[in-house]
Amino acid sequence: MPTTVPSADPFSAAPPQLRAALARQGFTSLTAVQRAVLDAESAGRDLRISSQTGSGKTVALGLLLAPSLVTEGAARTAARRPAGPAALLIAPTRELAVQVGAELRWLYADLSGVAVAVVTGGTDPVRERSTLERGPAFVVGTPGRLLDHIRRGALDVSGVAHVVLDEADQMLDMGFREDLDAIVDHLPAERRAHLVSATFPPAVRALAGRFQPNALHVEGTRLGAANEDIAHVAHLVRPTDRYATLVNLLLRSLGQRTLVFVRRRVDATEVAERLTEDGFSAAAFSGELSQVQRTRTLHAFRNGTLQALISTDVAARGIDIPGISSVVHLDLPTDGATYTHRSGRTGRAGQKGLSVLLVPTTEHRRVEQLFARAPFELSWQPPPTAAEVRKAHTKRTRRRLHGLLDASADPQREESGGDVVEATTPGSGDPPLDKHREYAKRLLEERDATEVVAALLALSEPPLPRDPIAIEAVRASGPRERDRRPPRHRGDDGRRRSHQKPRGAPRKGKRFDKKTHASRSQRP
DNA sequence: AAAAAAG
Repeated sequence: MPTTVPSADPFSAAPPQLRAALARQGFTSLTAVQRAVLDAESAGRDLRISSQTGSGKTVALGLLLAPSLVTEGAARTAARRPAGPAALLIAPTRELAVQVGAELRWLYADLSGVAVAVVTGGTDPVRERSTLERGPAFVVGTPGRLLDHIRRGALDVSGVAHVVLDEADQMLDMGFREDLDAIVDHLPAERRAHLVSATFPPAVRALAGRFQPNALHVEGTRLGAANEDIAHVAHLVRPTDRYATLVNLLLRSLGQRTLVFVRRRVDATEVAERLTEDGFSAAAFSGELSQVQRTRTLHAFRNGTLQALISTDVAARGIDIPGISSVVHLDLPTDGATYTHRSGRTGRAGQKGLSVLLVPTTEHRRVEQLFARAPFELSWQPPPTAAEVRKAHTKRTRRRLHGLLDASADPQREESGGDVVEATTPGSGDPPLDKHREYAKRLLEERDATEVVAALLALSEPPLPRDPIAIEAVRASGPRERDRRPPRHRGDDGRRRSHQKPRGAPRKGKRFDKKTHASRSQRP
């Protein structure tokens, strides 16, 4: 959230035509990365923008490009050149492209003649084609479809003045390499190229040189700075208890949105199906789904119809869904960067968030290595027990009761809560307690007050979708029984002298690297 | 090593 700065015009650094849009969107000041991008030094340079997720990088970019979009657009209209876009933004997933496009649209709402088009796979190419024919100044898209339009002549990128790679570290990764090169081959040589990413590990920086021989590095929030709103918790569980732990976690946070990450598409589908059978409101999200399904599912998660979304890493980056109270890593992330991106889906816009790692005992050591240099504290805790889950449920019911009582005492007061999934709060209409008041008086005359309240509490506690599951706690550093090797020799005190060989050497480039993330000792 | 991205 932008912090308020007492100033005549908090947006004085922004292009004048965009200030009204910023105010309409509820901005009260520019974020660090936005101010940094608008700094005079940035003029005319290729930028390498690194900043924490959710820090307003897209808007920063929009602010940067707006003036030249207006100028280029006008120049090309005057010259009667074919109306290809002046700016191109390439994103690694379809949903991200859509989201970025939407953000640029509200930002450019007052810029007449500057339209934003989004082109992605999974949608009707003919409709996109006709959108492109209208000559949008800014085109946002995913690599495959962009290239498709370019090759078919539907998209003329010869007039592109700015090309932007969003989530640049991933875009420069192997999988996107070919398409990206092919697109860039069509761009004019004199274009400016901007890379946007949370992190720029050495491997990415090496590749980045091909796009930006002489880039200016712009840092919004300090590289690797931790989001203080996110708590990081690890539960050590037996591999067979992972699903049970997930069930307990979901029961504990019933009524709140949880994003669950798994490794493979098939896992997403299977876990979602199993959760649904267990009475949860859950769905899978992965590249296995049709685009229609993907959009529909994400919408259902956004509007609160779904409590849990079980996703592959397709949703790990950039996706902004308000109100995700926790992220669960059912499968461990492959590396530090993936962990950071996944976790960044919670704790957004100043809200508190929880990131929970389910660590199979077999992976204990690897996880400790992975997080040894993380810029935050990973808190190892026993998984939630069945008793804790039930207690949380009772507490939740009592909180709703207090909400009702407070609302009844003071109707002006906003209902507290934050429960987004279940219809836990009565709809606005008649004051909810009115029709019960007469009977309540009679009941209290006839019965013992404590008994009446206790009975009502019992009645008001909704049934859980399913019973919480007993999970056996695992000792934090104990090797599994079958991993234990016979002691080689014992000392006089009978204790083992030799320890087993560390399993698995640290993997190169997989950890929270000093180059990509600040280490803990560098924390302010 | 998997996922994503073009049908």
